[in-house]
Amino acid sequence: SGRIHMGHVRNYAMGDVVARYKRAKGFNVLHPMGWDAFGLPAENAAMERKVHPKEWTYANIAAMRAQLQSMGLSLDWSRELATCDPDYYKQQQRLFLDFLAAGLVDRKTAKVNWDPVDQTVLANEQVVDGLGWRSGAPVEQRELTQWFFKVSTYAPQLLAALDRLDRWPDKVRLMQRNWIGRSEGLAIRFALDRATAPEGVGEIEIYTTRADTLFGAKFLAVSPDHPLATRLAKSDPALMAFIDECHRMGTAEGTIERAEKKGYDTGIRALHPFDDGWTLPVFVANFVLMDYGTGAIFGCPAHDQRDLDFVHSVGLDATPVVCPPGIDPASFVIGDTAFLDDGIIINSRFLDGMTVPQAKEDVARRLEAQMRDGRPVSVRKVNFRLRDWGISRQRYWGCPIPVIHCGECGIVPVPLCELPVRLPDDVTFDRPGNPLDRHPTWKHVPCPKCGKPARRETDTMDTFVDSSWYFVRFTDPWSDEPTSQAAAKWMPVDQYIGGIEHAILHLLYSRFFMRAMRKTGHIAIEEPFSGLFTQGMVVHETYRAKDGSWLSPAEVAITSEGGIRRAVHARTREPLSIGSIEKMSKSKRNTVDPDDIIETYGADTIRLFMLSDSPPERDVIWNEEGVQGAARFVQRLWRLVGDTKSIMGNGGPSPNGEELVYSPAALAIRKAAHRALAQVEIDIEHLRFNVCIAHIRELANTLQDAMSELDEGAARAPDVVAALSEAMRILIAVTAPMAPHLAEECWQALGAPDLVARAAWPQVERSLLTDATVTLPVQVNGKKRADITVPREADGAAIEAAVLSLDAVKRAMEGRALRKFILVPGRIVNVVI
RNA sequence: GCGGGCGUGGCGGAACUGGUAGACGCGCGGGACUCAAAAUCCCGUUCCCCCUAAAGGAGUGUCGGUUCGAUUCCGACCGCCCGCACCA
Repeated sequence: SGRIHMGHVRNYAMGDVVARYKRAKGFNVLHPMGWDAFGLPAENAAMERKVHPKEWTYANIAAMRAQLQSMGLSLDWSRELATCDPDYYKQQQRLFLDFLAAGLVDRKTAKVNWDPVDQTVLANEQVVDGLGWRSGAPVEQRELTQWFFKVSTYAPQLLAALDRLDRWPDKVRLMQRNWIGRSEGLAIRFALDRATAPEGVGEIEIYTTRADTLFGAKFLAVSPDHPLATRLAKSDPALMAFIDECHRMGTAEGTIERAEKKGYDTGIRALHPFDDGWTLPVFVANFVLMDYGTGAIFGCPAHDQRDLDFVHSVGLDATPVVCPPGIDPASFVIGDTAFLDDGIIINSRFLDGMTVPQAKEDVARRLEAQMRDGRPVSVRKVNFRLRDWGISRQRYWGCPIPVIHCGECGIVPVPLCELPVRLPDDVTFDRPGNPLDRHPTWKHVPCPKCGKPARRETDTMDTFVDSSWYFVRFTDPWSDEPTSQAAAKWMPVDQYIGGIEHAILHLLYSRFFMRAMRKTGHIAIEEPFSGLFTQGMVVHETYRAKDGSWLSPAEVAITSEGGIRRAVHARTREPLSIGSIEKMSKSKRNTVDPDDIIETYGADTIRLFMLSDSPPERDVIWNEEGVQGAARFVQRLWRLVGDTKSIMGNGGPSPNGEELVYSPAALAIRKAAHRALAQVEIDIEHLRFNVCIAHIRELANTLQDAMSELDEGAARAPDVVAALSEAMRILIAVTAPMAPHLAEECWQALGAPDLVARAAWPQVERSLLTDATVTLPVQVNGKKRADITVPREADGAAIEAAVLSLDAVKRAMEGRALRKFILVPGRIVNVVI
């Protein structure tokens, strides 16, 4: 919605921790925060407020910047960039024109769902029961010419490169793989019986991955949008009605529940490619998609569930042509379930006895060799599900598409010197439709080529275009070109953090964009994000009053009586029901405002809670008790710093450069600190922030205990003072990435120079990570019975003797003989009897 | 329907490549301080048996397998979650 919500805070906090850590480790870090915080024109918010979306967005960039800073998500090493900024759009328009020149842009006409009241194109999910999502009016089908990026030409590369994205979650890679949807098959031209076919239509080309089942064919079917169907409908009102019905069903019920399979018999007969005397009926069928394959199929009901469902409604039967292993072909019949697995080919003349792959190959070879009209009847074809990306939007918000339509010259790019094409400021939103299109003057311009009156393109780009390359622009937002040498230096992004909801669209579009920018010479990389992490959502309980209205957590008081949690209205004490835990949303009103929490607890507390409560990839349940726990830790750390100071006395340690001899107590403090430091490094590298904070708390506990055990005299011993001072600095340094404000205060209180944010990361002393002795758990037959502490270098025989003389071991052995003695050095001992 | 993932205390969760299950926190119980409360600190907190402790038994969804040893590996089942969905 434009304002920062808890989901953003979690996202940015994670990135900020990694950035601060890497920076302390000596890396140059560019940590741009997501585009959505920087003013993706927020259509809904602007619509609700009846304000100019652009104005609203700019006002909010300033507010968001202040919010970010209040949370310690400082911008000192980020670059500021608004993706709706005219300069950003200028560069984006340049990219568009370069893509256009390179043949990566397409203009296609297709049927769209059109809301006649809102005067706008609807996405499939915006159509409910055949009605427009906002207007509630019946949706119309309309032909519209729109702009597309040719993503599908990169489908093979986008698929193949997924294997190399080894720092991406498998889940996202799999989702993209399915989305791209590669399949290998045959395109087969079926000749039509001339007596039944319309004039000039000699064949239908279908696509199949199951050429092995060709002898099980019972019919051909084409999509309602297939050219043949359109042509036949012109002279057949009944077919026309059927096609209209399919369109309505397709938009309405298709998305809600699986529609019944229906077909219209065209009367045309198609000839089987292996037998001229065998003809098949041709249907127009509602379940055949125009935008996959050739928009036409052959139907084999025995081995395809859809085809089987379909033939029931038109009275055809199913002949099995693949027999499952171990079944007698003579008795194998198809009931309500199609047989989809592998088997042996039957009822298929020359294919009989082959396996499925053998039969596919045989059919492909025979049909490739069979010629008609100088072309093979069939060609092997790899098909992709991935479609081109329609970027046209008939809306005000978004980057204008920089072309001009001229009656004489056709489509003419806007000259580079005239970029950016700016959006007009004087638009109105009081009427439906595209404000750019009905603006009185904006679109009327002379043709740049011939000077005659022409028309500006009034479509704007999908805002996903804005987010497809913002991370590249961040590397040098002031460059006069879309990119500069800085992009080569910084790209690809080492670590990208975002929600799983971007698994397909945003992440795939960005991958396409890098390839397109590479082809047009703007960048030298193919993949935008070498490391990807998908973080969980921030969720919260929901509260409902008797009348069904939702209440926000701020209006609710939680009481706990006898261990049962109850919710009441904070003011009226009206009892409320506690509902399910859901993603924070405005509609359920279960949001918590980050500003309120900052006001009460401070920014570091939010950050600590967000990072510590759950593993980052899982949802985090926002609960007040947990936040209070984080707040307690903030207080405890601050007190610990105060205690350290009083024990160390004024002025702190003064080792005089002599080699200190550490007493066991001092050594224990140092060991605890360096162990925690080593752990924190591993945890941050693996983005396991919850475990990281556990290790920090453990160290704080240890130091607190150590201090309370020391008496005044011992505490003043120089070795203890030095150890404590070192340990405290380590503690604060490792806390700094998570809780930067607190850490700076503590750093200063400890008398350290400069800022912890500018300090180098402490160095782990490896020698402190191992002990001279090691405590091994002792198992008897796999059950733990005792512990034994032995020198690290002790030999096996000595350990065995020591273990067998333990009372607990003797008791557990009950006088039985030792069968085997297992020693895993440094790990465990197991006595087998 | 197809594909993927996950099941650990009252709760969020931890456990390196098979090696002490329950780190750290929340909650809860008890105590200290206080006239009192808040805050803070200390102790306890998987379950069973037991006045308590020691000792013991059970235990990572269920059942089985591999192993000296399984939350971890394998098989079957049960439950929950997510993604895609007429893709020929």
